[in-house]
Amino acid sequence: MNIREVARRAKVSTATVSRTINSSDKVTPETKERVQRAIEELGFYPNTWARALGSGRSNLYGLIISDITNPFFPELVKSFEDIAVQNEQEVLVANKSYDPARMEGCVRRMLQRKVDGVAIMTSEMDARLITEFQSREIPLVFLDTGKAEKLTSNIVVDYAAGVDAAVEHIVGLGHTDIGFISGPMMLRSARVRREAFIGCLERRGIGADWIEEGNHQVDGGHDAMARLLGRKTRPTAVLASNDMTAIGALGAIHERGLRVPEDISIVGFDDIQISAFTQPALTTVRLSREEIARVAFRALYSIRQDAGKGAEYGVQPALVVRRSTGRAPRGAGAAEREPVLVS
Amino acid sequence: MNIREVARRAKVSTATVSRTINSSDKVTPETKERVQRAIEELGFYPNTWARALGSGRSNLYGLIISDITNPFFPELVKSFEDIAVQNEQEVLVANKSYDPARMEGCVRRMLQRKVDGVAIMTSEMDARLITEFQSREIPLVFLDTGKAEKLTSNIVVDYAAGVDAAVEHIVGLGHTDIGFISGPMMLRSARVRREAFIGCLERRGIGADWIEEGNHQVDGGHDAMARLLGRKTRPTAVLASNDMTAIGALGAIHERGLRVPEDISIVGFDDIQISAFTQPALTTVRLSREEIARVAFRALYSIRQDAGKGAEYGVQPALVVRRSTGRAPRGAGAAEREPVLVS
DNA sequence: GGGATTCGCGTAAACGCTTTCTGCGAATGA
DNA sequence: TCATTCGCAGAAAGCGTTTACGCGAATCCC
Repeated sequence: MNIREVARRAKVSTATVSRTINSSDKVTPETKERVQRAIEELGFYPNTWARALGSGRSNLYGLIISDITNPFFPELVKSFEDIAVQNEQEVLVANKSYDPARMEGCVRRMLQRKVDGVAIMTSEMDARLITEFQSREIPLVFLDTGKAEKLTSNIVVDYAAGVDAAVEHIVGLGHTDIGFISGPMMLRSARVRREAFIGCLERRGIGADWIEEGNHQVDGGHDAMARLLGRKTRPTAVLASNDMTAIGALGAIHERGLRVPEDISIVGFDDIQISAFTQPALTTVRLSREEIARVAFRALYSIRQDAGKGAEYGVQPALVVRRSTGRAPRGAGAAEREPVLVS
Repeated sequence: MNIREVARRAKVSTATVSRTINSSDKVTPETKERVQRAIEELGFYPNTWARALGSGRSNLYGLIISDITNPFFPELVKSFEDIAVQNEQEVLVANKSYDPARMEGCVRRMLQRKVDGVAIMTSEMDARLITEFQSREIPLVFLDTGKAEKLTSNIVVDYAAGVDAAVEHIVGLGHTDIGFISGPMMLRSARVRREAFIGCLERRGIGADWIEEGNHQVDGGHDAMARLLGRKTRPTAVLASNDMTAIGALGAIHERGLRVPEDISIVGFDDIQISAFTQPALTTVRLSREEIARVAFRALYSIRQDAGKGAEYGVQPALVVRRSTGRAPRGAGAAEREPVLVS
């Protein structure tokens, strides 16, 4: 079953069949219709590889993510795929699982498949591998870890604004003893969020006295929170670098017999699906996967159009208030000042 | 950059280069070494499409799942990919998102790419689409929804054993008023779990009086549990058809001001990652994604070997006891009988 | 030592499509 | 009426591999 059989059946040449498949305008409606019918009757599917080989275009985009096991990413993958499919493109997903060695293989596979562009949605990536793409003139888009230049665009997430909204909310509830559980400091994105937090408190004249490092996963959040609770003094509110961390923190707090938000308020970051269903539901800063995916795809797409010119795109996070945040407890340092704030 | 340039540089024919790439034994170590060097020096990657086109083999496996947003699946995808990559194969993932219309496109894409086999890890699938695969002699493996025949294998999950272990555990804790939140009844897998539950209780002479239908997602579990709690009498323990459902149920219980496990015990099914970190940590029946992926891949792989002969494989779930289950509360119907059971 | 066999490698024909080039008939203009 | 243009469709040359086939040299067996 190939294009030749279709051609024979429609009594045209293979070229004409190809042209109708690719909806070229150089074919009369009648012929087109005849070919369409032949295709239907034979149940013909064009062979993707032969197409790519012949045309030099793959209609394939690469998507590199850190760890498909973190719920943030499947949602991103899903959105990205949806958009790609709508545009008749395919997606090759590579999850490097925080393992630089695997990365090598992922990149190689993408190169072998001659992807038309790659969305690199992971924070750290070997510069050498990036060069591999660039030297082959493959468009790239980064998530907050790159710069707009020839053939590469960058999506910058306004973490500062997100963190600021969270702190604003917390402070508005009367908290002044505010902690932070960061991601792994080896990750740039984690460092950025941490800096944003510190800067945010400084601007308000609050000291950043309770900072612990997590690993952006549940266990790390749990352990970091446990360390925070083990200190002589403890914060009345804690921001986490992502929701997984916040969920871990929730667990550690409950284990100590404390209540959220009565004793401690918790704020996450990302707004993964599960966050709406934790006990209590998590107040968090939403980072829309759908939006990121859309922007990333558009970025890749338009690099081709604009003769390789890259651009910078912005994405704004938004605070989602649920049940894990409440007024600062009385008796805590914050409580003393509360009447002043309210009046 | 293609095989010809490599051939020229190594002063051999393209056939020899191809042979060394495919590690054929029909080439002397010296020549092989010379070719390898040329490949290194040129940084040559063979073009996947041309290979597939030339050989007729794609080294590509399809993986069809219901909904990548359910944490059960990303873990499955990840395992499957890992195994595939280890065997130098690729994976094309299609998530149909419970939407039969999208399914069509997924299947089409797989056919166009001439996948070497497809793992269908979703419960319901249009028979016509399956025929599409079969008529093209593509090996298939189902997850508990098919039968072993020519070119197709089936993985059967012993749901009955899993549910039985859960019920055993619950009954051992003195519960006799046991409820169940099923998945959507239009899904075969959901029906199977439900039947297993009912059969299980019958064998013990317990009535299955509290059954509600969920949708295998958190909101469905929440609503179903709310309905259960709204009845005149309520169970002291509830099994859920999957963990997402159980998590939703947990939320509904807390909203009513009841405690888990003091007032109601909850058991999930699947053991997704997050279940270890809910409040309280979920007692559940583990269904190993890693094992399913491994078996599925092996099944697909061996269909090729064994001249298209399909087989049946078994997977055993295992109970994981955490904190969401405890002794039946006194005062409940169960409590009356408890001393009898204990003595 | 001569014919049969094996071995290593090159030649060239697929594989299924795209795309450029070319040709042909019809429409248009003078 | 003939020359020119134009739109449509066919012929054929790729695209980068794999692989059947074949050839010469080396090896083997009696």
